[in-house]
Amino acid sequence: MNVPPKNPSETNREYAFRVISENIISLDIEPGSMIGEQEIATVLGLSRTPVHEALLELSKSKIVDILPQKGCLVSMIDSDLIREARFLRITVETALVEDACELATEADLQELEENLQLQEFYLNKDPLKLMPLDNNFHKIIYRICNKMQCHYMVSLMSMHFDRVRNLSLHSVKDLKIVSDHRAIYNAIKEKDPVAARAAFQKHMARFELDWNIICQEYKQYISDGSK
Amino acid sequence: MNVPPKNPSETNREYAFRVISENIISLDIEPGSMIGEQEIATVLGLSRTPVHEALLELSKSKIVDILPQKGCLVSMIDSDLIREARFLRITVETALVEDACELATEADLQELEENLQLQEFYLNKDPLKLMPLDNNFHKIIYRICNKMQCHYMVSLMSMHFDRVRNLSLHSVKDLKIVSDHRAIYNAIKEKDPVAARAAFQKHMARFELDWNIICQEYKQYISDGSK
DNA sequence: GATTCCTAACTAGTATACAAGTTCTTTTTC
DNA sequence: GAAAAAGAACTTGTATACTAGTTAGGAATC
Repeated sequence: MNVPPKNPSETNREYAFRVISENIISLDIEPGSMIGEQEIATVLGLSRTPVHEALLELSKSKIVDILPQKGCLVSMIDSDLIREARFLRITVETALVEDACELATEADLQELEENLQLQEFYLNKDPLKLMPLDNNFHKIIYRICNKMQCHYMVSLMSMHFDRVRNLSLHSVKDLKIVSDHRAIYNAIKEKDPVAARAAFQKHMARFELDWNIICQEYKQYISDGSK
Repeated sequence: MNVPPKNPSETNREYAFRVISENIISLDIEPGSMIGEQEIATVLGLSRTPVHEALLELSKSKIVDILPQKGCLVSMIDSDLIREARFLRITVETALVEDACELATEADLQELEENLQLQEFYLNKDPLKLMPLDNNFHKIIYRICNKMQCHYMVSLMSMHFDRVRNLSLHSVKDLKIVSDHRAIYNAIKEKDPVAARAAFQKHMARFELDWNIICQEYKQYISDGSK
């Protein structure tokens, strides 16, 4: 388990939530493994209370499953939950990119452009930096549409999805993702909701291609009835 | 504050969450009022711990705002959050009713039909029973589409929306809501996604009509910049 | 009288202690 | 030796105690 330092501005509970989340998404904590509150509390140098509260929040998105008096099970990769997370993101964000065509100000477009510049910069240099930039690109679109609470809800569920994104191979795919973002940006800039919708759906469809490969490769992490 | 008995199958935390939620949605706890953990714990006959955890979960949907070392503020009715909740419901459930046309089995249709019978039965007898039936009608559609996790996320945000639904007057409106549900059901039964989509959007549009009236009537509960 | 400062009474965040349930090992029993 | 019973060693749920920060009121000061 990877333990970054505590940010002084965050509470112990927020710190515990952040560290556990990151380790689950990065697969440093293996799907299907059991984690104990005491064990994590000791590693983080905290008492059980903030760790308990962090796990409680994580259990709401079913990324962990608290088994009373037994322990806390980190969920296996579950195709049904990934399907739900993907459905939610596609449905919500498709509507958002359309709205963004109307709502985006010059400053908003500049923020997106700046994010895209960084994506293109890191594309060949340090692809690991792409995922946070990708996440932020989508987050900016929520902010443009004043839907930050929706963003929080969608993010929570997206953890299932993010964990698999980490398994996908980089290289060619990264190139396409960045150019997808560029296409979405152009459509918003041109205030063309039809093009924005099309570009976004093309973007999200890329994931489907990888799913079968990932299923083969990492089947020890994938729960039962996933095809 | 209205305190129903504790269901033996629920934990103290779940009990606290249920009671606080219900009292906020029913407006028995007034928007804008402060509530203390100790105060609620005493009323419910619990310690602060489960109440604290319940409030923590409620704060995630911004229905309460925890002010550290000060207290817990029950949020004012906030038009921005209602707009988000409505956006999320409309966006997600519009997609769902389309999918339901394909996915609904005979047993599913029967469950919807049964719910509709009850709605029509209580329409003139006991309109207060309509809201749980309404909620359940929508929940069944999530279940048909295997999107229960989405349902949980949408429900959490819908609390903002539900609190206002409680303010809307009954009578004529109830009649229309029940017939809307019937129309959605018929479209799903006929496997007609276009009709389902149209019926659902007409259904959700009814709310807009009430908003201005409610704003006038209950402005003491409504936060700042709501028009 | 108005202002400043200090103290006492609040609050939520967190640590610790205990209760209750699960699991696995050991001991007893046949 | 096999099976059943007992108990020790875990787990999370919850109560309690303490910490630290906020607020309000009264005393001291000008």
